[in-house]
Amino acid sequence: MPRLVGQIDSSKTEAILDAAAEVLAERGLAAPIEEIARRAGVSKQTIYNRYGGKTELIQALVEKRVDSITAPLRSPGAEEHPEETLAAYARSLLVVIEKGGYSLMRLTIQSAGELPELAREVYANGPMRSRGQLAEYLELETRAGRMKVEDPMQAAEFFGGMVMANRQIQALLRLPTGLTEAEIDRLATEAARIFMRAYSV
Amino acid sequence: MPRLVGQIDSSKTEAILDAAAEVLAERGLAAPIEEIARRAGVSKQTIYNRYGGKTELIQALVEKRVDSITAPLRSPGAEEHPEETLAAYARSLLVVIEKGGYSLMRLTIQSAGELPELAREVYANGPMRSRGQLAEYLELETRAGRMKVEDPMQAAEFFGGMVMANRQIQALLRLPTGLTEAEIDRLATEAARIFMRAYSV
DNA sequence: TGAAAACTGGACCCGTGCGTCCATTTATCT
DNA sequence: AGATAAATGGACGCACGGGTCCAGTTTTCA
Repeated sequence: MPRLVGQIDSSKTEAILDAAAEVLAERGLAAPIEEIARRAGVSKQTIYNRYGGKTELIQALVEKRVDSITAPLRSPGAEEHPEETLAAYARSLLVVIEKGGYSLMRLTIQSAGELPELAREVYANGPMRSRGQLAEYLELETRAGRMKVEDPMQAAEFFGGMVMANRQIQALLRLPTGLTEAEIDRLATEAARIFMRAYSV
Repeated sequence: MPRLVGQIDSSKTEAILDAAAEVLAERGLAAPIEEIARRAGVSKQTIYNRYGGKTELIQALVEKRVDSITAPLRSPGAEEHPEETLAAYARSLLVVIEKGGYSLMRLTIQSAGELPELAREVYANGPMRSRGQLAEYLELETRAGRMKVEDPMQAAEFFGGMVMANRQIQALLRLPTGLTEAEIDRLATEAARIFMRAYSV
Protein backbone atom coordinates (compact mmCIF):
# COMPACT_ATOMS: atom_id res chain seq x y z
CA MET A 1 0.00 0.00 0.00
CA PRO A 2 2.20 2.84 -1.27
CA ARG A 3 1.47 6.16 0.34
CA LEU A 4 2.50 8.42 -2.48
CA VAL A 5 2.37 8.19 -6.21
CA GLY A 6 5.72 7.14 -7.52
CA GLN A 7 7.21 7.32 -4.05
CA ILE A 8 8.99 4.40 -2.53
CA ASP A 9 7.35 2.85 0.49
CA SER A 10 9.71 3.55 3.33
CA SER A 11 8.09 1.09 5.70
CA LYS A 12 9.19 -1.59 3.26
CA THR A 13 12.71 -0.25 3.31
CA GLU A 14 12.79 -0.88 7.04
CA ALA A 15 11.34 -4.33 6.62
CA ILE A 16 14.02 -5.11 4.08
CA LEU A 17 16.85 -3.96 6.32
CA ASP A 18 15.45 -5.88 9.28
CA ALA A 19 15.11 -9.03 7.25
CA ALA A 20 18.55 -8.54 5.75
CA ALA A 21 20.09 -8.17 9.19
CA GLU A 22 18.39 -11.36 10.26
CA VAL A 23 19.26 -13.54 7.31
CA LEU A 24 22.77 -12.20 6.96
CA ALA A 25 23.38 -12.86 10.63
CA GLU A 26 22.23 -16.45 10.20
CA ARG A 27 23.82 -17.38 6.91
CA GLY A 28 26.53 -14.83 6.41
CA LEU A 29 27.45 -13.68 2.96
CA ALA A 30 25.80 -16.77 1.54
CA ALA A 31 22.41 -15.38 2.51
CA PRO A 32 20.19 -15.46 -0.57
CA ILE A 33 18.44 -12.24 -1.48
CA GLU A 34 15.30 -14.19 -2.22
CA GLU A 35 15.16 -15.30 1.39
CA ILE A 36 15.55 -11.73 2.56
CA ALA A 37 12.72 -10.68 0.28
CA ARG A 38 10.53 -13.50 1.54
CA ARG A 39 11.04 -12.57 5.19
CA ALA A 40 10.55 -8.90 4.48
CA GLY A 41 7.28 -9.75 2.80
CA VAL A 42 8.47 -8.05 -0.32
CA SER A 43 9.32 -9.07 -3.85
CA LYS A 44 12.90 -9.50 -4.92
CA GLN A 45 12.50 -6.78 -7.48
CA THR A 46 11.66 -4.28 -4.78
CA ILE A 47 15.04 -4.88 -3.21
CA TYR A 48 16.77 -4.37 -6.51
CA ASN A 49 14.83 -1.16 -7.01
CA ARG A 50 16.40 0.30 -3.88
CA TYR A 51 19.85 -1.24 -3.94
CA GLY A 52 21.79 -2.06 -7.02
CA GLY A 53 22.72 -5.47 -5.68
CA LYS A 54 23.81 -7.50 -2.75
CA THR A 55 26.93 -5.57 -1.88
CA GLU A 56 25.05 -2.27 -1.86
CA LEU A 57 22.43 -3.80 0.38
CA ILE A 58 25.07 -4.95 2.82
CA GLN A 59 26.75 -1.58 2.80
CA ALA A 60 23.48 0.21 3.39
CA LEU A 61 22.63 -2.13 6.22
CA VAL A 62 25.93 -1.96 8.01
CA GLU A 63 26.43 1.77 7.60
CA LYS A 64 22.96 2.45 8.88
CA ARG A 65 23.22 0.17 11.92
CA VAL A 66 26.74 0.52 13.21
CA ASP A 67 26.01 3.90 14.64
CA SER A 68 22.89 2.89 16.48
CA ILE A 69 24.58 -0.15 17.96
CA THR A 70 27.59 1.66 19.26
CA ALA A 71 25.75 4.83 20.27
CA PRO A 72 25.24 3.75 23.90
CA LEU A 73 29.02 3.41 24.22
CA ARG A 74 29.99 6.88 23.28
CA SER A 75 29.50 8.94 26.36
CA PRO A 76 30.88 7.74 29.66
CA GLY A 77 28.88 9.80 32.14
CA ALA A 78 31.26 11.93 34.14
CA GLU A 79 29.29 12.25 37.31
CA GLU A 80 30.41 9.48 39.62
CA HIS A 81 33.76 8.26 40.77
CA PRO A 82 35.86 7.15 37.78
CA GLU A 83 35.83 3.53 38.88
CA GLU A 84 32.05 3.58 38.78
CA THR A 85 32.00 5.25 35.41
CA LEU A 86 34.44 2.78 33.95
CA ALA A 87 32.50 -0.16 35.30
CA ALA A 88 29.33 1.20 33.73
CA TYR A 89 31.11 1.69 30.45
CA ALA A 90 32.47 -1.85 30.57
CA ARG A 91 29.01 -3.16 31.28
CA SER A 92 27.64 -1.43 28.21
CA LEU A 93 30.43 -2.92 26.10
CA LEU A 94 29.55 -6.38 27.29
CA VAL A 95 25.87 -5.85 26.77
CA VAL A 96 26.47 -4.95 23.14
CA ILE A 97 28.19 -8.28 22.65
CA GLU A 98 25.64 -10.18 24.67
CA LYS A 99 22.79 -8.69 22.68
CA GLY A 100 24.20 -9.95 19.42
CA GLY A 101 25.76 -6.71 18.31
CA TYR A 102 28.64 -8.65 16.86
CA SER A 103 26.76 -10.16 13.98
CA LEU A 104 27.38 -7.00 12.01
CA MET A 105 31.05 -7.22 12.83
CA ARG A 106 31.14 -10.82 11.72
CA LEU A 107 29.43 -9.83 8.49
CA THR A 108 31.90 -7.04 7.92
CA ILE A 109 34.79 -9.42 8.48
CA GLN A 110 33.34 -11.81 5.96
CA SER A 111 32.91 -8.99 3.45
CA ALA A 112 36.28 -7.43 4.13
CA GLY A 113 37.83 -9.02 1.08
CA GLU A 114 35.33 -7.50 -1.33
CA LEU A 115 34.43 -4.39 0.63
CA PRO A 116 37.56 -2.98 2.20
CA GLU A 117 36.10 0.51 2.56
CA LEU A 118 33.23 -0.91 4.54
CA ALA A 119 35.68 -2.54 6.90
CA ARG A 120 37.47 0.74 7.36
CA GLU A 121 34.26 2.59 8.01
CA VAL A 122 32.98 0.07 10.53
CA TYR A 123 36.26 0.13 12.37
CA ALA A 124 36.33 3.92 12.44
CA ASN A 125 32.71 4.33 13.52
CA GLY A 126 32.70 1.42 15.92
CA PRO A 127 35.70 0.49 18.04
CA MET A 128 37.77 3.49 17.07
CA ARG A 129 35.24 6.17 17.82
CA SER A 130 34.10 4.63 21.04
CA ARG A 131 37.68 4.31 22.16
CA GLY A 132 38.26 7.95 21.33
CA GLN A 133 35.42 8.93 23.60
CA LEU A 134 36.79 6.85 26.41
CA ALA A 135 40.20 8.46 25.89
CA GLU A 136 38.65 11.89 26.19
CA TYR A 137 37.08 10.89 29.44
CA LEU A 138 40.36 9.56 30.79
CA GLU A 139 42.06 12.79 29.85
CA LEU A 140 39.39 14.78 31.66
CA GLU A 141 39.77 12.74 34.80
CA THR A 142 43.50 13.12 34.61
CA ARG A 143 43.16 16.90 34.36
CA ALA A 144 40.79 16.78 37.30
CA GLY A 145 43.46 14.94 39.26
CA ARG A 146 41.37 11.84 39.82
CA MET A 147 43.51 9.66 37.59
CA LYS A 148 46.97 9.60 36.11
CA VAL A 149 46.87 8.66 32.45
CA GLU A 150 49.77 9.68 30.29
CA ASP A 151 48.63 8.22 26.97
CA PRO A 152 44.82 8.26 26.98
CA MET A 153 44.31 6.50 23.64
CA GLN A 154 46.67 3.76 24.69
CA ALA A 155 44.96 3.42 28.03
CA ALA A 156 41.53 3.34 26.39
CA GLU A 157 42.74 0.57 24.12
CA PHE A 158 43.95 -1.36 27.12
CA PHE A 159 40.68 -1.00 28.96
CA GLY A 160 38.54 -1.93 25.97
CA GLY A 161 40.76 -4.93 25.39
CA MET A 162 40.59 -6.12 28.96
CA VAL A 163 36.84 -6.10 28.87
CA MET A 164 36.12 -7.25 25.36
CA ALA A 165 38.85 -9.32 23.81
CA ASN A 166 37.78 -12.69 24.97
CA ARG A 167 34.03 -12.27 24.51
CA GLN A 168 34.67 -10.65 21.18
CA ILE A 169 36.36 -13.73 19.84
CA GLN A 170 33.75 -15.96 21.39
CA ALA A 171 30.96 -13.94 19.80
CA LEU A 172 32.62 -13.94 16.41
CA LEU A 173 33.08 -17.70 16.64
CA ARG A 174 29.41 -18.02 17.57
CA LEU A 175 30.35 -19.69 20.83
CA PRO A 176 27.67 -19.00 23.38
CA THR A 177 29.22 -16.82 26.03
CA GLY A 178 26.32 -17.37 28.35
CA LEU A 179 27.18 -14.53 30.66
CA THR A 180 24.60 -13.87 33.29
CA GLU A 181 23.82 -10.36 34.39
CA ALA A 182 25.75 -11.05 37.56
CA GLU A 183 28.82 -12.23 35.68
CA ILE A 184 28.76 -9.21 33.42
CA ASP A 185 28.65 -7.09 36.48
CA ARG A 186 31.49 -8.91 38.16
CA LEU A 187 33.69 -8.73 35.08
CA ALA A 188 32.98 -5.05 34.54
CA THR A 189 33.63 -4.22 38.16
CA GLU A 190 36.84 -6.19 38.26
CA ALA A 191 38.15 -4.64 35.03
CA ALA A 192 37.45 -1.17 36.38
CA ARG A 193 39.12 -1.99 39.69
CA ILE A 194 42.28 -3.34 38.08
CA PHE A 195 42.43 -0.51 35.62
CA MET A 196 42.18 2.02 38.42
CA ARG A 197 44.97 0.27 40.28
CA ALA A 198 47.18 0.81 37.26
CA TYR A 199 46.15 4.36 36.52
CA SER A 200 45.39 5.86 39.89
CA VAL A 201 47.16 9.03 40.93
CA MET B 1 56.12 -39.39 -8.21
CA PRO B 2 54.58 -41.51 -5.45
CA ARG B 3 57.16 -43.06 -3.18
CA LEU B 4 55.29 -46.19 -2.23
CA VAL B 5 52.96 -48.52 -4.00
CA GLY B 6 49.42 -47.66 -3.18
CA GLN B 7 50.60 -45.15 -0.65
CA ILE B 8 49.54 -41.57 -0.73
CA ASP B 9 52.22 -39.10 -1.58
CA SER B 10 52.71 -37.11 1.58
CA SER B 11 54.65 -34.34 -0.11
CA LYS B 12 51.50 -33.65 -2.09
CA THR B 13 49.48 -33.54 1.09
CA GLU B 14 51.69 -30.75 2.30
CA ALA B 15 51.41 -28.94 -1.01
CA ILE B 16 47.63 -29.22 -0.79
CA LEU B 17 47.48 -27.82 2.71
CA ASP B 18 49.83 -24.99 1.82
CA ALA B 19 47.81 -24.08 -1.23
CA ALA B 20 44.58 -24.38 0.72
CA ALA B 21 45.87 -22.03 3.39
CA GLU B 22 46.83 -19.56 0.73
CA VAL B 23 43.65 -19.59 -1.31
CA LEU B 24 41.37 -19.76 1.70
CA ALA B 25 43.15 -16.80 3.21
CA GLU B 26 42.61 -14.83 0.04
CA ARG B 27 39.08 -15.75 -0.87
CA GLY B 28 37.62 -17.13 2.30
CA LEU B 29 35.06 -19.87 2.19
CA ALA B 30 34.38 -19.01 -1.44
CA ALA B 31 37.77 -20.39 -2.40
CA PRO B 32 37.27 -22.92 -5.18
CA ILE B 33 38.83 -26.31 -4.71
CA GLU B 34 39.96 -26.29 -8.31
CA GLU B 35 42.12 -23.26 -7.58
CA ILE B 36 43.64 -24.99 -4.60
CA ALA B 37 44.41 -28.00 -6.74
CA ARG B 38 45.94 -25.80 -9.42
CA ARG B 39 48.25 -24.05 -6.99
CA ALA B 40 49.21 -27.26 -5.30
CA GLY B 41 50.12 -28.67 -8.69
CA VAL B 42 47.75 -31.52 -8.12
CA SER B 43 44.56 -32.78 -9.65
CA LYS B 44 41.24 -32.08 -8.03
CA GLN B 45 40.64 -35.76 -7.61
CA THR B 46 43.73 -36.09 -5.46
CA ILE B 47 42.22 -33.68 -3.00
CA TYR B 48 38.99 -35.62 -2.92
CA ASN B 49 40.95 -38.78 -2.37
CA ARG B 50 42.35 -37.40 0.87
CA TYR B 51 39.46 -35.35 2.14
CA GLY B 52 35.84 -36.12 1.60
CA GLY B 53 35.09 -32.59 0.61
CA LYS B 54 35.63 -28.96 1.27
CA THR B 55 34.60 -28.91 4.90
CA GLU B 56 36.88 -31.81 5.73
CA LEU B 57 39.75 -30.06 3.99
CA ILE B 58 39.16 -26.93 6.03
CA GLN B 59 38.96 -28.90 9.24
CA ALA B 60 42.15 -30.75 8.47
CA LEU B 61 43.93 -27.54 7.62
CA VAL B 62 42.84 -25.60 10.64
CA GLU B 63 43.31 -28.40 13.12
CA LYS B 64 46.76 -29.10 11.82
CA ARG B 65 47.92 -25.50 11.84
CA VAL B 66 46.41 -23.93 14.91
CA ASP B 67 48.85 -25.69 17.14
CA SER B 68 51.94 -24.72 15.25
CA ILE B 69 50.86 -21.10 15.05
CA THR B 70 50.13 -20.73 18.72
CA ALA B 71 52.99 -22.93 19.91
CA PRO B 72 55.40 -20.04 20.44
CA LEU B 73 52.88 -18.50 22.82
CA ARG B 74 52.59 -21.30 25.23
CA SER B 75 55.53 -21.03 27.48
CA PRO B 76 56.37 -17.73 29.05
CA GLY B 77 59.97 -18.23 30.09
CA ALA B 78 60.26 -17.85 33.81
CA GLU B 79 63.84 -16.68 34.07
CA GLU B 80 63.75 -12.91 34.05
CA HIS B 81 61.81 -10.35 35.99
CA PRO B 82 58.07 -10.82 35.41
CA GLU B 83 57.77 -7.51 33.60
CA GLU B 84 60.35 -8.68 31.09
CA THR B 85 58.68 -12.02 30.69
CA LEU B 86 55.30 -10.44 30.14
CA ALA B 87 56.68 -8.02 27.59
CA ALA B 88 58.26 -10.88 25.70
CA TYR B 89 55.01 -12.78 25.78
CA ALA B 90 53.12 -9.74 24.52
CA ARG B 91 55.62 -9.34 21.73
CA SER B 92 55.07 -12.90 20.61
CA LEU B 93 51.31 -12.35 20.61
CA LEU B 94 51.70 -9.34 18.38
CA VAL B 95 54.08 -11.09 16.06
CA VAL B 96 51.55 -13.83 15.48
CA ILE B 97 49.08 -11.23 14.32
CA GLU B 98 51.61 -9.33 12.30
CA LYS B 99 52.73 -12.48 10.52
CA GLY B 100 49.23 -13.16 9.29
CA GLY B 101 48.36 -15.76 11.87
CA TYR B 102 44.84 -14.48 11.95
CA SER B 103 43.78 -15.70 8.54
CA LEU B 104 43.00 -19.06 10.12
CA MET B 105 40.91 -17.32 12.73
CA ARG B 106 39.06 -15.40 10.06
CA LEU B 107 38.42 -18.60 8.21
CA THR B 108 37.15 -20.29 11.34
CA ILE B 109 34.82 -17.38 11.97
CA GLN B 110 33.48 -17.65 8.47
CA SER B 111 32.94 -21.36 8.89
CA ALA B 112 31.49 -21.10 12.37
CA GLY B 113 27.94 -21.39 11.10
CA GLU B 114 28.54 -24.72 9.42
CA LEU B 115 31.36 -26.02 11.59
CA PRO B 116 30.60 -25.14 15.18
CA GLU B 117 32.88 -27.87 16.56
CA LEU B 118 35.78 -26.45 14.61
CA ALA B 119 35.14 -23.08 16.19
CA ARG B 120 35.13 -24.66 19.62
CA GLU B 121 38.34 -26.52 18.93
CA VAL B 122 40.16 -23.50 17.59
CA TYR B 123 39.09 -21.46 20.55
CA ALA B 124 40.17 -24.12 22.98
CA ASN B 125 43.54 -24.80 21.34
CA GLY B 126 44.30 -21.19 20.52
CA PRO B 127 43.32 -18.32 22.81
CA MET B 128 42.11 -20.53 25.62
CA ARG B 129 45.12 -22.72 25.95
CA SER B 130 47.60 -19.92 25.61
CA ARG B 131 45.72 -17.98 28.24
CA GLY B 132 45.85 -20.97 30.54
CA GLN B 133 49.60 -21.08 30.24
CA LEU B 134 49.88 -17.43 31.05
CA ALA B 135 47.63 -17.94 34.04
CA GLU B 136 49.90 -20.68 35.31
CA TYR B 137 52.84 -18.38 35.03
CA LEU B 138 51.04 -15.64 36.92
CA GLU B 139 50.19 -18.09 39.63
CA LEU B 140 53.80 -19.16 39.90
CA GLU B 141 54.99 -15.61 40.18
CA THR B 142 52.38 -14.95 42.82
CA ARG B 143 53.54 -17.94 44.85
CA ALA B 144 57.09 -16.69 44.46
CA GLY B 145 55.98 -13.37 45.89
CA ARG B 146 56.92 -11.37 42.82
CA MET B 147 53.32 -10.57 41.91
CA LYS B 148 49.94 -10.45 43.53
CA VAL B 149 47.34 -12.08 41.32
CA GLU B 150 44.18 -13.34 42.96
CA ASP B 151 42.38 -14.68 39.88
CA PRO B 152 45.06 -15.81 37.42
CA MET B 153 42.71 -16.75 34.58
CA GLN B 154 40.97 -13.42 34.85
CA ALA B 155 44.26 -11.57 34.91
CA ALA B 156 45.56 -13.52 31.94
CA GLU B 157 42.43 -12.60 30.04
CA PHE B 158 42.99 -8.98 30.89
CA PHE B 159 46.58 -9.02 29.76
CA GLY B 160 45.85 -10.80 26.51
CA GLY B 161 43.03 -8.37 25.84
CA MET B 162 45.17 -5.32 26.50
CA VAL B 163 47.73 -6.47 24.00
CA MET B 164 45.61 -8.05 21.34
CA ALA B 165 42.07 -6.77 21.18
CA ASN B 166 42.61 -3.89 18.88
CA ARG B 167 45.06 -5.52 16.48
CA GLN B 168 42.90 -8.60 16.48
CA ILE B 169 39.94 -6.71 15.10
CA GLN B 170 42.12 -4.87 12.65
CA ALA B 171 43.62 -8.11 11.41
CA LEU B 172 40.24 -9.76 11.06
CA LEU B 173 38.97 -6.77 9.10
CA ARG B 174 42.04 -7.00 6.89
CA LEU B 175 43.05 -3.50 7.84
CA PRO B 176 46.80 -3.16 7.60
CA THR B 177 48.07 -2.64 11.11
CA GLY B 178 51.45 -1.62 9.86
CA LEU B 179 53.19 -2.02 13.18
CA THR B 180 56.92 -1.59 13.00
CA GLU B 181 59.18 -3.67 15.16
CA ALA B 182 59.74 -0.63 17.34
CA GLU B 183 56.02 -0.07 17.82
CA ILE B 184 55.45 -3.68 18.69
CA ASP B 185 58.15 -3.35 21.25
CA ARG B 186 56.75 -0.16 22.71
CA LEU B 187 53.25 -1.59 22.94
CA ALA B 188 54.45 -4.80 24.54
CA THR B 189 56.61 -2.98 27.03
CA GLU B 190 53.88 -0.55 27.95
CA ALA B 191 51.29 -3.29 28.40
CA ALA B 192 53.66 -5.19 30.68
CA ARG B 193 54.44 -2.05 32.66
CA ILE B 194 50.78 -1.16 33.19
CA PHE B 195 49.89 -4.74 34.02
CA MET B 196 52.61 -4.90 36.63
CA ARG B 197 51.39 -1.67 38.16
CA ALA B 198 48.01 -3.28 38.66
CA TYR B 199 49.25 -6.64 39.89
CA SER B 200 52.42 -5.84 41.75
CA VAL B 201 52.78 -7.00 45.32
C1' DT C 1 57.30 -58.11 -15.95
C1' DG C 2 53.10 -57.86 -13.74
C1' DA C 3 50.16 -56.24 -9.96
C1' DA C 4 48.52 -52.61 -7.16
C1' DA C 5 47.36 -48.32 -6.06
C1' DA C 6 47.69 -43.34 -6.52
C1' DC C 7 47.71 -39.53 -9.81
C1' DT C 8 46.07 -36.99 -13.89
C1' DG C 9 42.99 -34.30 -16.63
C1' DG C 10 39.11 -33.55 -18.59
C1' DA C 11 34.24 -34.15 -19.09
C1' DC C 12 30.10 -34.11 -16.78
C1' DC C 13 25.79 -33.39 -13.77
C1' DC C 14 23.58 -30.42 -10.82
C1' DG C 15 22.24 -27.20 -7.21
C1' DT C 16 22.32 -22.50 -5.90
C1' DG C 17 21.84 -17.92 -6.27
C1' DC C 18 22.52 -13.41 -8.74
C1' DG C 19 20.47 -10.27 -11.61
C1' DT C 20 16.95 -9.29 -15.41
C1' DC C 21 12.57 -9.04 -17.69
C1' DC C 22 7.77 -8.39 -17.92
C1' DA C 23 2.84 -8.62 -17.67
C1' DT C 24 -0.22 -7.62 -14.06
C1' DT C 25 -1.82 -5.49 -9.88
C1' DT C 26 -2.27 -1.82 -6.40
C1' DA C 27 -2.40 2.66 -4.85
C1' DT C 28 -2.31 7.62 -5.17
C1' DC C 29 -2.53 12.12 -7.34
C1' DT C 30 -4.93 15.47 -10.73
C1' DA D 1 -11.68 8.38 -14.85
C1' DG D 2 -7.10 8.57 -16.33
C1' DA D 3 -2.30 8.95 -15.62
C1' DT D 4 1.61 7.57 -13.13
C1' DA D 5 4.70 4.84 -10.81
C1' DA D 6 5.82 1.47 -7.41
C1' DA D 7 5.05 -3.46 -6.13
C1' DT D 8 4.27 -8.25 -7.31
C1' DG D 9 5.57 -12.83 -8.66
C1' DG D 10 7.12 -15.85 -11.55
C1' DA D 11 10.04 -17.20 -15.25
C1' DC D 12 14.49 -16.93 -17.21
C1' DG D 13 19.58 -16.90 -18.45
C1' DC D 14 23.78 -17.48 -16.63
C1' DA D 15 28.11 -18.14 -14.00
C1' DC D 16 30.25 -20.56 -10.50
C1' DG D 17 31.67 -24.25 -8.07
C1' DG D 18 31.00 -28.83 -5.56
C1' DG D 19 31.36 -33.43 -6.31
C1' DT D 20 31.57 -37.65 -9.47
C1' DC D 21 33.28 -40.58 -13.07
C1' DC D 22 36.64 -42.64 -15.86
C1' DA D 23 40.17 -43.90 -19.14
C1' DG D 24 44.79 -43.58 -19.27
C1' DT D 25 49.42 -42.79 -16.89
C1' DT D 26 53.03 -43.11 -13.50
C1' DT D 27 55.38 -45.11 -9.80
C1' DT D 28 56.99 -48.63 -6.81
C1' DC D 29 57.01 -53.13 -4.95
C1' DA D 30 57.24 -58.35 -5.48
